[in-house]
Amino acid sequence: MGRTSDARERLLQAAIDLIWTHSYASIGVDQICNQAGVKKGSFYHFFPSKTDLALAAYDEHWRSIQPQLDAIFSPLVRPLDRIERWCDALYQHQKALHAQFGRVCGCPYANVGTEIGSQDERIRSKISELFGRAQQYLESALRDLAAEGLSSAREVRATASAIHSCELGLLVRAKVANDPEVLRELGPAVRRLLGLKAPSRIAA
Amino acid sequence: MGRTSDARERLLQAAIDLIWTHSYASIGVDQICNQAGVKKGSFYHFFPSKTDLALAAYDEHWRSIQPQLDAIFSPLVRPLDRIERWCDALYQHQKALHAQFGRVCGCPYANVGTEIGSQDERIRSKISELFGRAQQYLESALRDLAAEGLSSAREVRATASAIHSCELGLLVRAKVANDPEVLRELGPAVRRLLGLKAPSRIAA
DNA sequence: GTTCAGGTAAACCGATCGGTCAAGAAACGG
DNA sequence: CCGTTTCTTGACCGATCGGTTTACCTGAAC
Repeated sequence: MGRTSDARERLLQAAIDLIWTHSYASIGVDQICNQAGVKKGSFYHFFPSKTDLALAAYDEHWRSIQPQLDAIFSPLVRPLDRIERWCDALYQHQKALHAQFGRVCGCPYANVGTEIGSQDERIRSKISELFGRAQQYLESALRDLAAEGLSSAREVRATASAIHSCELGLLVRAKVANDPEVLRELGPAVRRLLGLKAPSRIAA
Repeated sequence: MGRTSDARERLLQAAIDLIWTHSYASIGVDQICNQAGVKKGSFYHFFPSKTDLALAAYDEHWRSIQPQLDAIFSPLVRPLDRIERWCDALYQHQKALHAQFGRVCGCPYANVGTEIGSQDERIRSKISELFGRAQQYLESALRDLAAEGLSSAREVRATASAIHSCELGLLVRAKVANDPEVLRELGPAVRRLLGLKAPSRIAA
């Protein structure tokens, strides 16, 4: 019954875009409404608060990238290649964002997590949840890698943790340097963490 | 001539404390003034803008921690021990902050860098500069490590970069998880990055 | 074709934002 | 002691913040 609308989806998309390219606190509800072509009254019809919009937006963002992660980490791909492709996709993605917006955007989860994680428990918890999901892809690949004898099975979690940390740190550094090329360090760093001292020396 | 005051120093300290434990945008000039016991008019007597306060505050913060870094990275200490002590100091420091404020605060530079690095070029540049300084400590230790034959001299910069990235990423994860124990992963991760597969297995 | 939930529009709210201003108080150099 | 400079004070500014309210419109279901 009643009419239908895609205003909710437009608000979610506008929120992701604006918060990612700027920051949570610097983007007002009015700006999100403008970008989405929605009036404030409608905003608060769909979301009880800005926080609730953000929570929904991050769920939506994860939903939108999950298929890409599933493809990259497909069990049909050799585990080491999964990780290499993931490193490359991260770099390409941030490079594209840099070309589009003139600045490195970094990790949308980490950005908002560090910004308001100490002030909004619900958002902190949501980001923590998404971090956990991301790490599962790495753990799965590492277990398959261990099955190939290329990695120690005992330290799968620790290794995935280290790789994830390295990724997040590089995204921070790339953003602060405003240079996506920083992210090319991820591949070599991951290989070191895996104990693979001999990467493709030709391309070095 | 004229009267003297330590209001400037109090403002810098209040700014560091409040922004570190909350965020840049969520802390207003009024709050900083209150915490420092300074009236707004005085604030703008000392600083032309909130941005300028932040820039001065980060210089002041670096100035305050530099002696500790100099001590940790003393050339009199064996290079590997410098890095181990640095890892431990990081953990202890964040643990103390967590005990004091009930939350992991993370890296003050990275926090503000990711928050407003895309919006304020001067602050982004300042954080980038401080990151560079921090990395110099690591590079110096790695060069001394190479002189001991424990590390490859060719990849000093890349290794220091990777270690720094890992540190920043762990600080993000610790903040998002609100758990300082995450930072205990730094030591093992650094050892892997250095190619030292055999840490103290007893304490594992 | 009417009904009515679902959605929109625009005015409005108190609070707070970063920043300004002008007048006065304090303390240093002379 | 005076004059100058430095610092303090508190009122004030327009803009924007997240959020509310109310009346009105629209369209799918019966």
